Amino acid sequence: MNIFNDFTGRVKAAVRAAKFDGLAADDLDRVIVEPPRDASHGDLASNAAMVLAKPLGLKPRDAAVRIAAELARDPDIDAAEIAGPGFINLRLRPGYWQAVLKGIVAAGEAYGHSRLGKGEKVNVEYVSANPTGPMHIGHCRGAVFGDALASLLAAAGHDVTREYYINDAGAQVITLARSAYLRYREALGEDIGEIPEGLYPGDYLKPVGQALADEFGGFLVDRPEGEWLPVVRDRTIAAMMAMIRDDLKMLNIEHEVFFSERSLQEGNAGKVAAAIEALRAKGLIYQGRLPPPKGQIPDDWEDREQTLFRATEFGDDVDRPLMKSDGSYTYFASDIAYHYDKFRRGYLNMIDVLGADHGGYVKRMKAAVTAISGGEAELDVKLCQLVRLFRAGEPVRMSKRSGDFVTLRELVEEVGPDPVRFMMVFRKNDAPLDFDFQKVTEQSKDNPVFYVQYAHARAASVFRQAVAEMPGVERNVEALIHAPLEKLSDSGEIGLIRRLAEYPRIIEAAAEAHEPHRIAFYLYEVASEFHAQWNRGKELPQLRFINHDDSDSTLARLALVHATKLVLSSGLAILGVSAPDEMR
RNA sequence: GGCCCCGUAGCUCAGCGGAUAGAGCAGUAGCCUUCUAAGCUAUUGGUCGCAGGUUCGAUUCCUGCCGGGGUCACCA
Repeated sequence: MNIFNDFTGRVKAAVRAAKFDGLAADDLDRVIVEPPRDASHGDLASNAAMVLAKPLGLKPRDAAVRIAAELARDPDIDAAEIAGPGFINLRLRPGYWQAVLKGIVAAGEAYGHSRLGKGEKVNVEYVSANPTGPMHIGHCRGAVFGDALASLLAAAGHDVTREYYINDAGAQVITLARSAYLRYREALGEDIGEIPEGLYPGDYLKPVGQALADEFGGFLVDRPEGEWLPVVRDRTIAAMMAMIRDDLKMLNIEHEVFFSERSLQEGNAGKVAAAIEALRAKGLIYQGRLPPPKGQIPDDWEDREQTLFRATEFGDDVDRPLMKSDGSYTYFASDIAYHYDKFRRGYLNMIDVLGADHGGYVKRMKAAVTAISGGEAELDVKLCQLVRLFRAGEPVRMSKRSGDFVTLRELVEEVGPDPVRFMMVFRKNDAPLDFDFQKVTEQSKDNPVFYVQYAHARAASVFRQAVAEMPGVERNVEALIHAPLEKLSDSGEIGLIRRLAEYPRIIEAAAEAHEPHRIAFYLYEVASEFHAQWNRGKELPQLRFINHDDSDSTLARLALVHATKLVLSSGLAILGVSAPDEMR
């Protein structure tokens, strides 16, 4: 029920009915109907005449006259006015917005959800933190962003899979195993002294060491590394992943698929080799030398022949190596195989959520996806910028010493999941974000999380109030649908309905752009208008939602409050933020 | 040096092909001191980094500069 799409269709029909000469089918593609910039322009605005003027060889206003004449025949349209450079501004019949409100109440929780995605499969890969320690603040934004994006796409009618890529194959994971092995010996009573440079010093490995001691006793102590390492590694990775999942659960984030990098290389699968062979068959693999990077040549640069992927054929800046000098695969090679696997699982739409420090990686990954799918699959990489922590305006200093940064767990335990989730997405993903521990828990207008949640709570409160004060009034959904909505005539009330009417459009636009922050900003606007209307009742008691002398008005306004509450809770659900009925 | 992202009101940021560029904070001026639950209303403030280009029309798209950040074989 996207009225803007609805009227876009009507405008296009009007254009056809006007029987212009020389109109091509795709000329109509750019025709849209939008909310007007200014309420004085009417209810809806279309760019049709301006867009069509060129192909038709007419002046915009001349084309507009003919289109407007056709539109005027629509019974929902009271007037089609031409303004500015050729806008067609539509004024809708009285009662139209009230009918929209009725539609929202009738649609209930499904309101705003769209079939735009046509059930197509989308894979959203996010978090994918290395399994070497607890989640920290750096992971948090991508985690929340990815999760909200996944929900958003689902609301827009996609078949979404939430996926986590476990980087369990490289040198880091060996370092992790050695670190855990030390803790194991420590658990057995050995004095291990300082954790050596290069190993992970964090205390979080102590329980892992203890668990290993419990399981193996002293059995692993005098064995050669080649024997204990695979065992310790697997146990430790499992423990780290369990910890990470617990951390994520605090933010209500749960992935459906955990995909192991190592599974691509090990055993008889050989998926990395297979992916490389698939590229080789397309003539995209060769042995060659790479020029050293300009500007700054690494100290240990060695000019050697290596196995390269022709990424430059797909827009990358240089061809990319797939094998390290020790003969093992590069991370990129594994990642190609991973995305090949996604493609073979039927995902033609893939989204990777990464930190901004991976910006240099996107061209090659997009190139790889294009190459490996023969151009069938599309990858979008969303980069999340840094989060800067503050406390009451003062930057929170984070020591460089490893293991001493703010963990996700500490963050959520202090402020709760809702502020974290809301604030992480209350900014465009590629803009840096300031997060203030104190501000986000304030119960004031200055705190957007509170402001939006409070609007929902206030809506719930109005209903509680109605029960208490006017026990005679039926307030169930059926009664609200049939409420005498013509009682809603105040400009603030109609304005709020118009705002609510935008919700389906916001979802579709945000989903198409892969930008969940638009939902957060929209909810802020809804909350703002709702609060404003509530406040107007202070000055003008006749505008109060609950009016003892007028059960018709009250019921109509309860329908509006109900619809507002629906939109707020729906949008908050997409963001993964709770919609409380009271704030105490 | 190459590549990517960002330069919009004093501050933090929306807007990303359309009509006089928006919001919050701060500032200013009132109101409220009580009720519908953590104030309310109004208002000041902008060559949309600079210069070209595409377009009927550019903050929005393209190119080049300037400024800030990130990144730059064999780490993940």
